[in-house]
Amino acid sequence: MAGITIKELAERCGVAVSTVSRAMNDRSDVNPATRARILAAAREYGYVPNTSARSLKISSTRAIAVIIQGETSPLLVQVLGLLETTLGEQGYDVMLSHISDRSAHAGTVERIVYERKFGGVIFLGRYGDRARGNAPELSRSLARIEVPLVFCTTADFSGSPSLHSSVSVDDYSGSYELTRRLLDLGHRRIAFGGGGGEYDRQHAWALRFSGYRSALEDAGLEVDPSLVIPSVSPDQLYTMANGHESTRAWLAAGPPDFTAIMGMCDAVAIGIGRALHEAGLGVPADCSLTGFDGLDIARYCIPSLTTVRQPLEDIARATARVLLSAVSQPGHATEQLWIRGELVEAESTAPPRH
Amino acid sequence: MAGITIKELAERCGVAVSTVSRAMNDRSDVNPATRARILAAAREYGYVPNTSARSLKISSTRAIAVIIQGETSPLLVQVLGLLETTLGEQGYDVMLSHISDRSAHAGTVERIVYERKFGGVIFLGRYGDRARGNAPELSRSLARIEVPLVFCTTADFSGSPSLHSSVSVDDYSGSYELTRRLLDLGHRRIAFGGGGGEYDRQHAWALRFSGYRSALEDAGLEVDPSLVIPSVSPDQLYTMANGHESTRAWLAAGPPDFTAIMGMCDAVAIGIGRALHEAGLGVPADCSLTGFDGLDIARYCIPSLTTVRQPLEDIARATARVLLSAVSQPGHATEQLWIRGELVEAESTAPPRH
DNA sequence: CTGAAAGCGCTTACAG
DNA sequence: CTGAAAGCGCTTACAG
Repeated sequence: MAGITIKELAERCGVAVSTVSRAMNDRSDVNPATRARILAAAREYGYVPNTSARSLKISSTRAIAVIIQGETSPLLVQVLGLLETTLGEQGYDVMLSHISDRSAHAGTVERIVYERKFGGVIFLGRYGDRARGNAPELSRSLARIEVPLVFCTTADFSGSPSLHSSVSVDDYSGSYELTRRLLDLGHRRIAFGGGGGEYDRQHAWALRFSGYRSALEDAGLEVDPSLVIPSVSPDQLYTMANGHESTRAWLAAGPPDFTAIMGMCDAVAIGIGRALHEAGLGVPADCSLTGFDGLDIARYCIPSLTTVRQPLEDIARATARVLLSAVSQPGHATEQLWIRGELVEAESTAPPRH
Repeated sequence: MAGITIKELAERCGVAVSTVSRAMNDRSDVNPATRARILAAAREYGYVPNTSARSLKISSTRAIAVIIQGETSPLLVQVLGLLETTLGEQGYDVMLSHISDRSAHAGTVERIVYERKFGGVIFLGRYGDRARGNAPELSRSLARIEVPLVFCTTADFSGSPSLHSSVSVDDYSGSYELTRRLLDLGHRRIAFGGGGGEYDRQHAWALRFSGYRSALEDAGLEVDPSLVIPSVSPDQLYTMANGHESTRAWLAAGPPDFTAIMGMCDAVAIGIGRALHEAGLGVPADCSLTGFDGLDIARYCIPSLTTVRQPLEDIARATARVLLSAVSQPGHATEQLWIRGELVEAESTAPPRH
């Protein structure tokens, strides 16, 4: 096993371990010459401080845990990269703990947080076990642990007021704008695809559904329940498969007239597009289609997809800022940030036929 | 800060810390009644052993580090989830360290490995700094550290024989089969898009290019250099943007005749498809198109994409097996596994026109 | 089956 | 500016 200990390094340098420690940690009270000598020796012998020993002594680690549960969309992966860059610039390491639904047992998240290896925790994407609907409960249990915590790309749905800080795209406004745009193009029969069962504002899709509903109402229309495409895969909502299967079933059942469909996210919209294609319907000739998120694929698929681009850089930057301020000022008030996305018009939307 | 220490728990149970430790670690020499009492108390007080202290004592941790560098494709994310499930069943925790290219300085990978927090390390996707071309060097430096190490979805290109174990799809055969299939359909002018500059077998794309070359040669043809689409984004090879921009530039420069294009991976193929579309060329009517990887999008895009599906479950399972056997039998010989992918025919390929 | 003690590799007051 | 010493929370021989 390569790697020497601080004690061995101290011996080879002819100094005390405490001096090595000070030199390695860039503390001011070390003779510059001594420091240089120690650093050179550390390099030479490949000395790397043992993080376990280090964090055993220091309560606050310069490590941030990012926890992703269940589905991992390209979007979350992009945000992860940005978080890493931003936090890295501040001297923090980022470790990802991905918890697949199947393997997740009740205590996994709590264990990661309780282990106290991390100076802060970021929940990326949704959290809680959908089946048990325990998000609010988990959120409350986390509030008892005094670890800085931020929800990223999702809000904290634990209740009102929210217990934790969160940074998210403004799902409601983005969806409102998309709907508004379709209305302006002349659409009146707009379907909504990919949502879950309970429209209770507890999830991103529910907020997007709210925006859709409000835009319709502000235009003097109301939601026609027969234009809400039921999801056939409630536990895989944000997927192409769900968009495809759900729309296929809906079309097969003989839906009412419609001239546009809004997908709950880009992946769902791609699936919807495929189902329309298989049913012989052209986009946008026979049906306009929109997504949400602004993934790369929205730009490159055929036809390219009208969507709302999530401002990922802003979201990552804000998340880092909120988290680090919680790290430096414990007990500070929580913040809920909703950042506006940008409507990106592409080939998939057009005025309705005739 | 919630969470009590082993000492506090021992006091509340009226036993010594060593007894608590034994009970928590499921050791046999503890009175069942005592153990039960301690476990109950641990639950009640929310006691979670401090991992730092634990791994300071124990050399072998039940934690595996997964290191991803640079681009993160949906494919790697899927493999990550599978690795997590498989290793989780064996009682191992998986931690991801994603290293974005920008922030990666020379020592990052080494540091993670040297920290000795992990019982094993998996490199997922490519490794090394492309700009410096230091993959072989890094690989050799890692060989000096006695940490069980497996390259997953990529081979170890450190030289011959390979220093490390690896598990990967059989890039060469998959590409050979795809080319063979296009030849069987009647194509003779087959372009290859998305490779890097030096065709030196050092990367997945180079192996795929080899398969393409061999299939052509076995059919009595040879590679026409003017049918190799140069990549305009050499540091973002595996992206839709690279496929799109490269093909656009290639088409604009007035390419020779061609009736099919093989994309180096699905993402590149999607970008190629977009460029063809913008140039007024239909797939497969004017040009057949293939990808590689078998991402979800290959199935849902329009037209759906002929590709080679990577056997991700097999790859993840084999990776876990190889790694854990290295953990339990240090010094064991390394293994290089190449697992055959499955050709999936879809709408994007057809016989050439006329 | 249980306890007292040593020690893993660090950091940080406390002296000098 | 440097060193000796205590201690972070565990695990593991070693006694009993």
